[in-house]
Amino acid sequence: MIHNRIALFRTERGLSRKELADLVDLNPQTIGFLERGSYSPSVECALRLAKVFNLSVDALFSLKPFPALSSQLSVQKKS
Amino acid sequence: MIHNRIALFRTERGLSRKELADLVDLNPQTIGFLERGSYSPSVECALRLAKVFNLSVDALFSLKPFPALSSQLSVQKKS
DNA sequence: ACCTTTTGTTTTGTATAAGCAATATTTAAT
DNA sequence: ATTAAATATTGCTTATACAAAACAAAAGGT
Repeated sequence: MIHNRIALFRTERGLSRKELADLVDLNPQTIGFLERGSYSPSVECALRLAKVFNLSVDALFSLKPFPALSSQLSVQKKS
Repeated sequence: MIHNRIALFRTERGLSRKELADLVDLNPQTIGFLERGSYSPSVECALRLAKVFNLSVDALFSLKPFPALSSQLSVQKKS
């Protein structure tokens, strides 16, 4: 079982599935499938995706569930 | 087209295909196929391989050919 | 409002490639 | 030479990735 943050990073950058698909030379359907089901693409696809997001593969895909991004931000100081 | 350093790191650690296969829960044949042909496993496999080598996926797999490891070492000082 | 047109997402069906089991072959050691 | 260990080959099942079509949601025009 595999987890990914494709949807997160895609929407964060205001990209549609189609736009991302064009950037990584994949079909929009494949992006969609990737985002909704949890399935394991080839490393080749993973590397291309990581490239456009300027991230490591390990930051995009994981064997364990990702923590919420918000939990990784620094905590607000008390007023 | 994808490139990997599986054979390199496996032999460096004195592992047989079978031993590595057991560590990453794959078939020895799959390891062999991976090492000789250039083919693209699932990210799931890639992540498991990276884990046993304690490396990032990006250090194990690449879209571009890897430079020789020797070229990445520092140069011998002139005597 | 209604009807197009456009854009984005999902579903269905199919071809290709990943991954395995079993067998064959090679290599090493004694 | 014989055994054992490691690697390679063959055939098959399953899943990835695509093409095409269906569906959904906005945006424009009358």
